[in-house]
Amino acid sequence: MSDLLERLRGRGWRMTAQRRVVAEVLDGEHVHLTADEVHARAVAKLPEISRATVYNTLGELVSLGEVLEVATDRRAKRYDPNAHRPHQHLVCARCGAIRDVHPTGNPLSDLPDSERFGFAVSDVEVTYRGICPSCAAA
Amino acid sequence: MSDLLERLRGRGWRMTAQRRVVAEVLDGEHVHLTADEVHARAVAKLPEISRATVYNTLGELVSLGEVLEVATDRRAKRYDPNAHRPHQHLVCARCGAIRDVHPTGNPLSDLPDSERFGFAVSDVEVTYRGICPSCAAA
DNA sequence: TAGCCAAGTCAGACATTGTCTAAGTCAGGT
DNA sequence: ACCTGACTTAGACAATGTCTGACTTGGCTA
Repeated sequence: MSDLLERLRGRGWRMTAQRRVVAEVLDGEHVHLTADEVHARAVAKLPEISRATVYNTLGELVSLGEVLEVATDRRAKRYDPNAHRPHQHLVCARCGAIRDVHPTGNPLSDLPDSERFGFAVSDVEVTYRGICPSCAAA
Repeated sequence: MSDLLERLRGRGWRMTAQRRVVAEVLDGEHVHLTADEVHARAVAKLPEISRATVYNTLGELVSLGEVLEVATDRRAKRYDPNAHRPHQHLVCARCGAIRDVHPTGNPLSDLPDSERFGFAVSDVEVTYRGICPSCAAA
């Protein structure tokens, strides 16, 4: 995903060492990191990067639609680099592990007009919860 | 819902003024209050009630299954007294208004086995997002 | 290549939401 | 009425995120 860096440059992003590092962290592991985890990994590559910059950069990536915010629990937001293919999340109720999943059908069509109360409904988030195999084994 | 007080007594709850007030607040308005809003309304009826007690009591009501926690944004949790009829939520992306909705179909059946990764999936939360009529008008 | 300056970064204070602690209070059984 | 453990309290603490105001720098211009 050095594509990502290209796209950002194309959108007029000023390229700095800090932004490159944050983008690389997200690119490097296709997991769902919290802001603090992103910060920790970024510090490993660029020790003087600050928390504020990581938050700012993540916020910008979200605004640009390059990264998704995921809030599967009430703890820290997580950042999902898989922003270009619609998907939902499956979360382990015990350990918090998160998987991207692709349900069949369109959940939007399950909400009849009579249940929309005049809202212009544009989006739906689905979070499946259960116990993951390793927690079930333990 | 003085039913609620009955049910709680039946479950061996020690009945205190504080718990009664919290239960009354939730009963009184079928909206989705945050813990702080519950606290504010509780203080109006019982000035010396503490924040900790409100949090404790809400937590107990949730454990007992009498109230649901709703996390439609990354701000404060909200508490939904409508715990006895399964439903999902429709949220205004602009003002945060929340409505209970009842989609057709069962979203659980939209997740094929091949997308369950060995999880024992037991629950699903759906949050619809859109613009409510009054925000659309403004 | 040098100089400029708005965009970007920084450390750390602050805000919000929620949890914990230790001491005091009270509901309800005897 | 009295006891006792459950309940409540004020406030400290914790986790996450936002803001501020001074400093730094990417990349344009010449």
